[in-house]
Amino acid sequence: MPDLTQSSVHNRLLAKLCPEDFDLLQRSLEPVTLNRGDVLITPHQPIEHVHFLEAGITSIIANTAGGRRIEIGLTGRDGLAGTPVLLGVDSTPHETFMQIGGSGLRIETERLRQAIRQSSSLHSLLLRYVQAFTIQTSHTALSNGSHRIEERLARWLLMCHDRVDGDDLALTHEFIALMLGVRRASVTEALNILEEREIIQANRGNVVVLDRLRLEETAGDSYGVPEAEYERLIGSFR
Amino acid sequence: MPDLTQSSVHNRLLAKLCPEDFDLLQRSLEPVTLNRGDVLITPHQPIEHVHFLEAGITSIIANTAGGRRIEIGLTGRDGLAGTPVLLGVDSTPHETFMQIGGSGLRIETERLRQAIRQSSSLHSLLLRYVQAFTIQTSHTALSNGSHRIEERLARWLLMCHDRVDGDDLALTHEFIALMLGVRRASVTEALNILEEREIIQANRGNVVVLDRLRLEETAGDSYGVPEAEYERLIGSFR
DNA sequence: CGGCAAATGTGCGGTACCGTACATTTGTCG
DNA sequence: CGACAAATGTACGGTACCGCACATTTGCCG
Repeated sequence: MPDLTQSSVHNRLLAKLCPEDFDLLQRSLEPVTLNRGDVLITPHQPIEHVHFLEAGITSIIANTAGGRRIEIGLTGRDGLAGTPVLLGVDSTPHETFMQIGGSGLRIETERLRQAIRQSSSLHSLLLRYVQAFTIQTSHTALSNGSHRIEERLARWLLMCHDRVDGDDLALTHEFIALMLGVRRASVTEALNILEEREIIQANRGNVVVLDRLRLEETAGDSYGVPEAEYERLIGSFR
Repeated sequence: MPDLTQSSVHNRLLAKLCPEDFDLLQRSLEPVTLNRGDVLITPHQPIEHVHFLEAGITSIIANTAGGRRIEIGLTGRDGLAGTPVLLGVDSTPHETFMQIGGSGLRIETERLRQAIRQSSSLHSLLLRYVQAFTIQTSHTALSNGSHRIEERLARWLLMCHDRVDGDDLALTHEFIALMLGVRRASVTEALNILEEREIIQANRGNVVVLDRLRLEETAGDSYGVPEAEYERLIGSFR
């Protein structure tokens, strides 16, 4: 494997580690390409690897026996896929898959376990990320319960935009609808409104953020709390 | 302080500790009475104590700048108030308060920090609880986004019922409405339907669970996943 | 026991969103 | 280039829930 240097890493967590902690992981990190749709964690199956994302976005999905599905959080290079491992748990009822393709550095679950046993500063940073992610999930719960679709859509686009280079988001209405747990037609309508206001530009399978500031205005108070908490606990997204 | 023995403790987490870990905490645990409305964690303020609940229920509430409030999880003797401490974080944007009065054993944050540094088996159990609680929050997000009020109400009553002795829940419609993030009138209506079916009996400021099985039927697939996960990770509620 | 606030019942118009269905556009691939 | 599927636009009636307002009941306290 070619040398992996900390300064060339895009993942915010890996970049934030002290050099000793990075060295502890470095040999075990394996670069992987992650295509849209790739399943990183299957419900109720042992988590084989933890993925530190370098590019792209994962969705974490909760589902019911009745087949209801909804996104409860997302992660890009701000974090990792496999938080249960950090809490000493081997599997979860949730699914994690690539929402927007990219790449990552993966580590075998058992090796990460060894590393966090050896370094409390490593464990500590990763647990702080778990806390930040928990706040994100909580605000998804809040938003699902008390915001209109337009606000929720704006929040969701902002969260994706935060985690991507540039302003293009390769997303279909159908997919967004699944994430938000609403009708596809409702998404179409809400996107059209945003497009009329020239806040976004929607092409087939693609959404371009034109005016981020006004997108934030549209999101209102549905956006911001988890992001501020991430900055406080981990540092800047970028 | 009179001796506190592990066998006399009702809290599920404390009861589950190995005797050595319990001894580690025992001297630092201080019994407290917790009245309805007592605030255990104030948003953005340092968490002074972690509370292991012996009786009663706490609500964890997310709120927005715009004043929106909604419950994102609840805890009784199945858990503790102060999960951020276990993740190495000193404060949170969420509020935690007593929803139903009771009692608990509290420990100073710093002392708990010392203890989890000393005992990895202690830390491990408490982190597994964090994971179980995370699943609860996730399913609150799911439920808020995809279930009707009647189902959400049923789920919520079941979650309270799980954490209380007997079948009485001291709750007003107004309060339930706040927790679910809906109109008070909607709660009144939904409760009346449940009462007509003789699933519950509602008196002023009080709800009695008459037929738990049919309450579970009413909740449908909104209830169950987090509870199963708690059992897998920690053990039985009771 | 009478008065008062808290809790509950109820009604009305409005709207956000649903389920469903179907037409139209757009990129892709033989 | 023509066919085909995927993606998007749009329309319809239906319903769950909202915001608001007001009446009624209930326990409590002076």
